[in-house]
Amino acid sequence: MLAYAGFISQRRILVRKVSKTRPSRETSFGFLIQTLARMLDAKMKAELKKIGVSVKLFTALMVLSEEDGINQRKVGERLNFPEYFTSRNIDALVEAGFAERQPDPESRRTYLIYLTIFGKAKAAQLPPIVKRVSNEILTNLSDLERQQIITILQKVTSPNLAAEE
Amino acid sequence: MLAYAGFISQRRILVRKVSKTRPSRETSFGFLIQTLARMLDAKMKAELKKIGVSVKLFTALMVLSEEDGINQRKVGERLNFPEYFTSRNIDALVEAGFAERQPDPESRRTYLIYLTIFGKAKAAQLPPIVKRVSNEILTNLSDLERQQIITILQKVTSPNLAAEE
DNA sequence: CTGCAATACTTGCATTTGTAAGCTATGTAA
DNA sequence: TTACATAGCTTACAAATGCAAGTATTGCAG
Repeated sequence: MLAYAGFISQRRILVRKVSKTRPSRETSFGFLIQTLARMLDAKMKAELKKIGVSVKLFTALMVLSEEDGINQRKVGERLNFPEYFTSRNIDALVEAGFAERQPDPESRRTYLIYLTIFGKAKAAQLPPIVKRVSNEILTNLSDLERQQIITILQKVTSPNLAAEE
Repeated sequence: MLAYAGFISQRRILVRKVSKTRPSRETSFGFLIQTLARMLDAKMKAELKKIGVSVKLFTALMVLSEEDGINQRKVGERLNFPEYFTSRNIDALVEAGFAERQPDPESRRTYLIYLTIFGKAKAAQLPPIVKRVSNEILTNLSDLERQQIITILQKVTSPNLAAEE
């Protein structure tokens, strides 16, 4: 996942003092995104820990709660995961008792992934957490700004989708 | 760094087909940020490779090009790196011949980090790359939208700084 | 000046990651 | 029907990462 995501949980947290002359990195789009990504990751990690779910499993759990019984490749597609990563992700999901691999009646080389009862119960707990963390992060933004950032991010991450509106 | 950053360079790139029913993750702030972070990381990786710099070294190189001769802890502070990460980062920077550790006249337990001539030359090549990648990513946005996203991201990542304006 | 905490930085070790190569199954073109 | 590419998934191995514990230096209270 994001590199250096552990920066929140380290023994000594390093806090930057506010300076008047802003270094270029603070106005750099890339730096801002990376910083934000790590903030999010750290917060999610902390919240998910409370219900015994790792960030690693979280995204796959979300996908499966929306589309149960799809094959592994599709799970990876939804999340832009490389194949090897999805493979290990599902392994972990199965090992945690959240999901099961069922043989695909259509093809002997694919498995269909189904959430277990336990997995579904966990998945049901996720949306409130996502909402809570988002709100925390976005706390200083107005409603308009929240709309703006979502729209803009959609445009940037999938131009064709955004154009459809 | 960001997890799964390698998704661009894998053998078979998995492209999601556009669907009409948008799953919740596509409107999720967290998912959008993570996706964007990985896009950025992959693009930077590719561009930096051309001049023989890794993403890992890139950020530290940027910091040092703005503030030469600071100690290791400060480099880490600027980038929100954990200490162990900064330590190994500077190691790599030194090993690559980009920087040198000089004894701090004020304290025997700190080193001051200086870019070498070679390091400075590399650092000088970075800003155009940053600009190019940013522009590529933001290509579908209007000038207004670009301003908006930067402002909003600053507000989110450092609320106190943003409030100063 | 002594002891104890904090600072600055490093490192051993277990886990996680990325890459490339692998395996089996399916599709397809001759 | 056989060969050869592709799809779906896995895995060995090397490198990178994160945590906890380490060293050495400095500051500071008594």
